[in-house]
Amino acid sequence: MDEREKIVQEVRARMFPEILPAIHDIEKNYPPRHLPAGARVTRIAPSPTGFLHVGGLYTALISERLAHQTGGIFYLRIEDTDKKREVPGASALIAASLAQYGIIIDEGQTPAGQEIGPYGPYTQSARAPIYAAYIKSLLERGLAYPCFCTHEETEAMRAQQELGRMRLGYYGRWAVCRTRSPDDVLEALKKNTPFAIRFRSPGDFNNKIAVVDLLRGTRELSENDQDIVLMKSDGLPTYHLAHVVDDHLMGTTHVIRGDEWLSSVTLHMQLFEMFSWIPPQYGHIAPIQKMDGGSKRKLSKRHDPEASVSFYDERGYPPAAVIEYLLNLANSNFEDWRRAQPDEDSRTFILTFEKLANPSGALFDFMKLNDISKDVVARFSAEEVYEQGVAWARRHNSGLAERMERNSEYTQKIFGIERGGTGKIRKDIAKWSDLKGELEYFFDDSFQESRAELLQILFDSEQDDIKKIIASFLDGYDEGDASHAWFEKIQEIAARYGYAKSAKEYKADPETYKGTVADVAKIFRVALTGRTQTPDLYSIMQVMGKERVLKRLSALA
RNA sequence: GGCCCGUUCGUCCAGUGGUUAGGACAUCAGGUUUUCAUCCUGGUAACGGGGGUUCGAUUCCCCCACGGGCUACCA
Repeated sequence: MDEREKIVQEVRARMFPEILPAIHDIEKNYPPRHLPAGARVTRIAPSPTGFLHVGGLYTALISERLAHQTGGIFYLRIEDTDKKREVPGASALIAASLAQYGIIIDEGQTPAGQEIGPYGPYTQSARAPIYAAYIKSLLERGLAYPCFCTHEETEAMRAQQELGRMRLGYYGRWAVCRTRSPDDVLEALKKNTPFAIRFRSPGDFNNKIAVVDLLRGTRELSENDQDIVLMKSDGLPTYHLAHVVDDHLMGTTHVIRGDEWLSSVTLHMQLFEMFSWIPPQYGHIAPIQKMDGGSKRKLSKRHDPEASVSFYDERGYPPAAVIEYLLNLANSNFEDWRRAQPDEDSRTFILTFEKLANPSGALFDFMKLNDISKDVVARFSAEEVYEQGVAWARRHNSGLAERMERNSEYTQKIFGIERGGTGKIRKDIAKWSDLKGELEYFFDDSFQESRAELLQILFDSEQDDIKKIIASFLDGYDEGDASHAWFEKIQEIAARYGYAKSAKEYKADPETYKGTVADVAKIFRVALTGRTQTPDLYSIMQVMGKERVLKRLSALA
């Protein structure tokens, strides 16, 4: 047995003493996928450190559409190789969030907690023996070596490098463990000195290699010469090794990820080469940013509540609206597409790589989200508003949910006002949290304005007229009146008390009128709702029902 | 510090070696509607700076500035 074999054996005994699968057996379990030509296999690979990040949702959305548009596969892989940062329950939360936003997972962990798909396990911590088998292979081929440097030692090294204004990192003459004598290594191993396993990079920093990025095209980058850590002392791999192994085994064809990875693609290419694997195509997208003071910065999970998808849920933005907003960021021609087919499912929109190339990070624009959201909600039927609204309220506003469920028919009628049917669609709901306000005055227990308060709102109307106008209206009110008949009556009342029947009439001769029919309508509006701005008055009366209308109007008569 | 990536209205994006530099959101003005939300019409508003190359540069090249990222036994 030569020294290298001895080292491998010692490393094995300490870091992965269990029986390791043979590489050719592993490969047999992960056969090539049989997919139609041009089908893409993509994935979302979050680490379970908390809620899903809006940037994660963004890349997931892009990846999923890119896969499913081509008859391919989209899967969820949980990258939990950093046990220190893991948050219990986070992976289930992530799966649930993806489902909530309509991101369809073909393989991986479902919200229910099961795992589906033949290329698993889809959780990296469950794949430790697989990584170990590949690490062993690198060790045997001299492409990896144990490193005994402590954190303090690498820190000191970095300090020196900074002082000397050199490139930071573990490379060249700084890679001290790379050149340790086998005897030395064996001795350290036998003394149970903690160690990690590093890559023996064959790269030369002065060599430039061409790297093709799906979104940015071909770039010349320096070859990697960093002996990065492949496996940590706890026996779990780092991202670099784990994703290379998994993306190969799982047949990933396209990797869409944040551009913080851009500078490590040369390393990843090298790793693929060491295994003689074909690398996937990479596309690096810029992170979503926010305005902070005078400058932009990346949305931070720790400091920005809006970084979490749960934020949008709490605010009550319909998932469809968030998705449309994100689609708009991904491919700016989406909004033209939407205008051209207002009722089409956004899923039928074809995402392209070309249009994805917005290389500087987009600033999250709540105004635009609101605008898009209003349009999205405007497309919903009253039943859909009710269903989604109630589902939201159950989670975030139990009082509202209770009110809606107890009065589901009435509530749906309210949502039906200026919705559907003849063209004119109300666009004042941007998010489910707006529903509370829309509903309030329709219910007697939350319509609490006193007579004095209502009259106060009507301070600019002649108080005498108010009584007379209401009395006249009450006199002639017929719930069966159609909209135009109803309005004619109001116009007549207006004329009777010195108000113009229309704005035009008033403008033609402002001196002769106290105001317009709008001022008369305002009296009813305030008496019924306590507000000066509401949906169509006629519809409100129809929905409220005669009894309630009479009661509220009488209160001011 | 080193290495990468980037820079078009306030924001998100189009676009071109010669364009009135286009759209959307926001904003402003006007109009429609019984109020409001809509909807319609119109307006304000941009090629970071400096050098080249060129008859001509927002577009190609270089430098600078600015912004972002990486530089962990985190992903």
